[in-house]
Amino acid sequence: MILTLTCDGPLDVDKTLARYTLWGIDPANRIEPGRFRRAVRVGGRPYAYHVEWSGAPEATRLRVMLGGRPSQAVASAAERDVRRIFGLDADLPGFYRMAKADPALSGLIEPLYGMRPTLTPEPLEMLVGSVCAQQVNLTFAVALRGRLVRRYGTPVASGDDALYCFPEASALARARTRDLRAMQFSERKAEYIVGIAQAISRGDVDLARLDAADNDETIACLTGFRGFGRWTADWFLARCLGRGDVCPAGDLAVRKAFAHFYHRGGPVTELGIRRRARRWGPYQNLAVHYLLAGLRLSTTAGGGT
DNA sequence: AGCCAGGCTCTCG
DNA sequence: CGAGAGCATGGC
Repeated sequence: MILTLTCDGPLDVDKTLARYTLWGIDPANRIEPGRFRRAVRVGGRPYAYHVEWSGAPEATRLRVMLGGRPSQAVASAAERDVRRIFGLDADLPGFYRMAKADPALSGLIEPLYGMRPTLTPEPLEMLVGSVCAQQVNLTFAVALRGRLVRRYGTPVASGDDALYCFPEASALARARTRDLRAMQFSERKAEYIVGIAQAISRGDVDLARLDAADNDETIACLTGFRGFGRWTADWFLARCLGRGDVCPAGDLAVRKAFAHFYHRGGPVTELGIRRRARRWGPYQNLAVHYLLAGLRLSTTAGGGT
């Protein structure tokens, strides 16, 4: 079965998916030349799918390939997955109209044209990834997450290009701290991950319901768990729930990007960042992603203005 | 070798 | 409360 998906405004798939390759391999999100592979879990069972794309950035078309005769539930789960991974519901045209008036963002529209923030479809996947990324470099963070996925996830294809479904909460809830330590998780990270997984398994929290909660309620809910602070909650809102009006102002890279683009490399404060971002209204999330990607452009291509 | 890495908790004033 | 120390771990 093949689903065809499109979106309003441009989509540059390579720029959008770059996040999945920049710091290493993610066994739950496979990037290959011209192809993206992942699996959705429906009724506890994983279903692999892959996505191919064609057309110019202004009119990109995605084809979602599902093996066999998938049920309606599987098909709609896969579609929801892909819409989020490829950021199909982001309002790029609106963002670009706003960005034209901004001294830094205006210069990023052309080099990053069609880049959409990719959303992590599964709440637990997002939170575990964030804990991995707390206070360590992202290459190490991605390696940690990959080991966890291979150990506790569900394999759906083997070989060099093995694909895994991200672990269920119940599997992580049973994880031994000792085993996580052997995978180079710190004691803290291990506690945080097993802790939230146990809370989910016990039914103390239903992350799916945060979809219907407002930003402040979501922050309050997440920061109620040990190991989950404002930074983690902000990124959860931005990269899992896809909220536009969010700026993870405490993030180290965000601070660097604001310093680079708005303060000539000078010092910035979290409050100052939030004040500027607030003016972007529903486009804060997009703006932050463009500034982060823009910073990578200027540091890897060498030399800014 | 030593500092840094897309934080968080805990403890003190 | 708000600031500050302590924390663990790998990369460069």
